[in-house]
Amino acid sequence: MSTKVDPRVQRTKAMFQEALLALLEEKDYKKITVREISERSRLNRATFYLHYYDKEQLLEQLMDEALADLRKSVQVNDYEYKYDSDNPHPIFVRLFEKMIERNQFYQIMLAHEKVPYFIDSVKRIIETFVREGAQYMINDQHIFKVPMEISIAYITSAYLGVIIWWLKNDMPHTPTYMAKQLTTMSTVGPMVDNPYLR
Amino acid sequence: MSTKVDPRVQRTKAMFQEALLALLEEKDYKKITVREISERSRLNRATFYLHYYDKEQLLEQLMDEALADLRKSVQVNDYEYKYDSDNPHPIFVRLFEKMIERNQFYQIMLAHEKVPYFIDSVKRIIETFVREGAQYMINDQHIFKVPMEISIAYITSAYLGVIIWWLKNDMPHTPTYMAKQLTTMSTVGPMVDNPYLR
DNA sequence: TTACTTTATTGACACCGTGTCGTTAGGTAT
DNA sequence: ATACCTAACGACACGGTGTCAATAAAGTAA
Repeated sequence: MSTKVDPRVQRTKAMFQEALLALLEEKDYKKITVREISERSRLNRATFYLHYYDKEQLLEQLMDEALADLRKSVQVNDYEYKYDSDNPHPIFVRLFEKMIERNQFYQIMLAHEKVPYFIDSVKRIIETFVREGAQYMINDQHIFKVPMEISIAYITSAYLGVIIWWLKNDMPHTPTYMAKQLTTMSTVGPMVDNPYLR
Repeated sequence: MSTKVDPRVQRTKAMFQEALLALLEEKDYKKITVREISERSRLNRATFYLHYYDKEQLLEQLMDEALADLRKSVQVNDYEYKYDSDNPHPIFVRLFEKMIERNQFYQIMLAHEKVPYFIDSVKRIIETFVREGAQYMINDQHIFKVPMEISIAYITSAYLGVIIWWLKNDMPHTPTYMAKQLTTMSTVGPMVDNPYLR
């Protein structure tokens, strides 16, 4: 791929992206107009249409970039499959760290849910990870009491829900701490003394 | 309250609501115009503005009505607080039944996520129920290993996630069966032989 | 039935956001 | 410095919005 991109184009695109993010902090996506994005970026409205079909495409490129970055962080390394259940899972730690790194973006997208479609994409990434874990369990001869597809839906949504809770509450704990809680919840459950087990 | 509503008004409002629901099955909410809603309902566009400020208000009334109905189904009766963990929780059963009863509506709102805002409202209803359960646990001297707020976020999202999974997969199981799975998942976990517990 | 009230219809209007052009101005690479 | 891109600008037609005044139709009360 000859990815020689004109520096002016890079600059222009970055300015449109920053303008959109700034506007998303102030108002709902659907109420943002191309005119506003152009004004905020101090570029001409016609210039916008030179680079994008519409504001959907601008948003899409912004999200795709972030999702690709997130997927890389969540990639399972071979040595991570067999992890110590007493320690937080490294993938969880990296996930929480990534959300701190690109905090403005994730606050807008996940905490304030300005673009609902994005949450589904993150959910799919988490589901992939959960599914890999479930496969590992099966190989290890653990049998599911509840159908696997239901278990996967349950755990995936639970993880995502806690992540969103953490963002909405301004990240009150460290990535390591949060990763530990998720690991605990999904293995031994939330209670010290589980009345439903013996 | 003198709730004598002119039958013409009732009829007109119902026609606008049905038109909106029909259109939501075909396309995204944001792409639906007031003009289309009026055409579909075979009413005049000016008539629409006689009853609603904009299409947001029409949608809001439709959702508020459904949410009030759902809240009633999920109300906890006194005798339901102490339930047998071997049986499905009656509230779950009623919840799933309600989603079958108003299936077109919940397919649109939760499975196809045509109106993301609605999911949050349902989530809040489930959270209330989860919170009541957690309170009951505390009174019963069970101590949380994970901070209660995190546990609540975890369980609430897990429940909602399974409900949405069930809707998306065209309700492959009965309300009683699904309620049983949720009860099992949140008490003893998804596995027959949990390797993380002794 | 009659008279009165409320609601629905119709066509028209100004306003705003969109998407597209042709032209002019200004960076970029060689 | 030259030729080549790209950005800026103003203008245009189009479509959805929200409102209005005049008229028709349907419900209500006596």
